[in-house]
Amino acid sequence: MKAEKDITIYDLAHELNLSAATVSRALNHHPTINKNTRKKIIELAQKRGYRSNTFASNLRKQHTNTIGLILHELNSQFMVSVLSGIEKVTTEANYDLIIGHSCESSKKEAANALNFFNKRVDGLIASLAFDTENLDHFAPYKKRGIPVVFFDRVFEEAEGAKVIINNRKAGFEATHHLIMEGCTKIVHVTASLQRNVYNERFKGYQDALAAHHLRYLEKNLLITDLSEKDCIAAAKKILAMKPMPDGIFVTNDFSAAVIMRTLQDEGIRIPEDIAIVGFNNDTISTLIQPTLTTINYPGAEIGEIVAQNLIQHLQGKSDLSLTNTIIINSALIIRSSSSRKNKL
Amino acid sequence: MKAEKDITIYDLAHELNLSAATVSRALNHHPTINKNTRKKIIELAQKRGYRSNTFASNLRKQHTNTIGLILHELNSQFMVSVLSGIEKVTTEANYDLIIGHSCESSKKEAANALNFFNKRVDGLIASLAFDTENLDHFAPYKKRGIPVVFFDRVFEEAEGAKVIINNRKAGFEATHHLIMEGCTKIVHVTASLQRNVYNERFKGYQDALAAHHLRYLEKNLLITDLSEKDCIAAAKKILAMKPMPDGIFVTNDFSAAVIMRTLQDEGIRIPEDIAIVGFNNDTISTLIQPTLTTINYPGAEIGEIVAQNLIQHLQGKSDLSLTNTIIINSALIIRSSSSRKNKL
DNA sequence: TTTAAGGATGCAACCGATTGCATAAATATG
DNA sequence: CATATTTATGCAATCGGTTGCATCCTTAAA
Repeated sequence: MKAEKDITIYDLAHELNLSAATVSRALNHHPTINKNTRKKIIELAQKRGYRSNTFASNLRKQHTNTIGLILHELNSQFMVSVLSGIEKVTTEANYDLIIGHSCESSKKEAANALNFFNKRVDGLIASLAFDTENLDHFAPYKKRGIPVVFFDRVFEEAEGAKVIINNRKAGFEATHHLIMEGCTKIVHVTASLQRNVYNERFKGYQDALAAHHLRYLEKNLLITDLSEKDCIAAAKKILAMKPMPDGIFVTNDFSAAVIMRTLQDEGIRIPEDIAIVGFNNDTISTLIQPTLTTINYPGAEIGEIVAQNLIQHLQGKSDLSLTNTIIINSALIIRSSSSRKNKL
Repeated sequence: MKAEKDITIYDLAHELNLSAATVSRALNHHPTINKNTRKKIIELAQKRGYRSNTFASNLRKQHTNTIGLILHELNSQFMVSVLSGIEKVTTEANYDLIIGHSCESSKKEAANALNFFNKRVDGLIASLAFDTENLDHFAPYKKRGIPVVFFDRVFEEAEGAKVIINNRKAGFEATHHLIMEGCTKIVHVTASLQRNVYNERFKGYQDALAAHHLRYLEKNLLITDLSEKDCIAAAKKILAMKPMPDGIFVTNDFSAAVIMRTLQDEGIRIPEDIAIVGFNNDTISTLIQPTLTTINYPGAEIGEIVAQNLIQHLQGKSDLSLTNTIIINSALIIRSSSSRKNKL
């Protein structure tokens, strides 16, 4: 409660019989300031516990050294690793990060975008919410020339920078793997095909079926909202199918785990009766029994690349990258939930 | 790249033949402004895409409407729910949240604290890192009268606001439950006893043993750093014990899951051979087989209470709470990993 | 010795919103 | 009609750091 007053460059200047301008320059390591003067100033600043007033500085400099990040959720390992990848890079480059949470709602996403815009972030990173149907709420950024980079959930057709994996290829590999393990009746459990990631994975699934001359059946596509409840419902549907499927490709590990548990509770053996492949390589995938075959979605790497590109652009070191789509490698990790070659 | 210039209250004022002061007041719903004038101003602001300059405003108002949050990790469901609880309350109260990630390092924690201090957050919320040994890096806050609220990992002796659960009681309940299920050789796997949460849980463990006239054996206490590697090592140690324990109380669900998997891989049956109780009630606890008995640690609720208290204090609505320790209820959730009464 | 070229520092005008005080206009009161 | 009161608005200082330009002081070159 002792409301000690903040000390300013004017206080320092006064105490040293210098001008505020000199103090400011010294503190910013401006080259024209005499070494000794600078040393004296910095020492006094330290001693007096001086802290620069960011607002005054930002107000004058017209930029904030802050990057906004809009995430649709934080509940997956993947998102957390993206976050830490971004954080690592931004921290190193001395940028601050403010995080907004759209909770899968495009309304909240828009609110966050507006909020960050008003806060005058220097750049924005975003992964779209479940139900986002257009990029209108990012228009102000474009208008004012503030760079925006999307990752994971993006509009592939829209212009602008994106960092993604080849979801179609990943979907193909997952499905192809199931087929190679002898599955012929493969269900795909995923989320709204409006979202690029799910749509592409679905296409990959179809590609693989086609490549092996298996017919794609519409009833084998189950759309969920990724909630536990919906996944349990999907599992029940699978149980009721006749003939029962022998393989499932699920669009994330959590959902796969829920489905696997539900099936196991009904006496289904994994992978003997049904083989399962997930997506993301979340921690959970090695903790459940059997361990889950999945696609490694390298979150940290994606986060780092996204942040690096944005920052390089901000620092004027590159410009091109902002019009590009960067595709990161992903890979299939084979574990027990799908390895049934020697068990059949 | 079209660097459209930002428009300011001066622009609006000029266009309407008013003063900037009037525009500012209108935009802030100051009561002395005429309704019609206000309406005109607000409409024009909308039309011109005016956005308030936060720096200028903060600079003048000397507060930021921003709350800093320092988390030691984001990898547990618990932390994520705390975060969303805090976010919910702060958003409602129109405060912004900036998040710092100490990654369990007291150095980073101090860096974050300093950074937020320089950013002039109005208040701070923190859960301490693994190796934090004192609160020196929070001293500047105290000195300037900026409120700090701790939760989860705290120094119980230190003064200041804290929101915690009764870890000792929870530890007691977990252990008591194992004893009631017939366990007599109970191992406790936890982390550094320097941290209050682990220390208290350990005390609860000892209390329960004592209450049932079981001797506490030092070799039954296994300290890990909560990493997967360390947990596997702990499991191996348990396997090597003679006689083998028949119950394990683990200080978090992830660690419990890793230990359970490791034991199962060696042919141990859970709960028949060894019963396990975790802590936190993370999502994972219902996805592994058998489902994990655990302590429900109500993250969202804790987050909300922490944020509410801080904000009430900031708004001058309460003062007392900042010297108080608030204890939230937790409860044992019994699932399969420990239910062996009818199986023995 | 004079002049040019740096080097180091200060002056003062910003950046844009806020707010205490003054003022003007409108209305009410005596 | 004069005065008091309320209502609405403007003036101008302020928040604290930054930066283009001017100035003064050295030191080097001519």
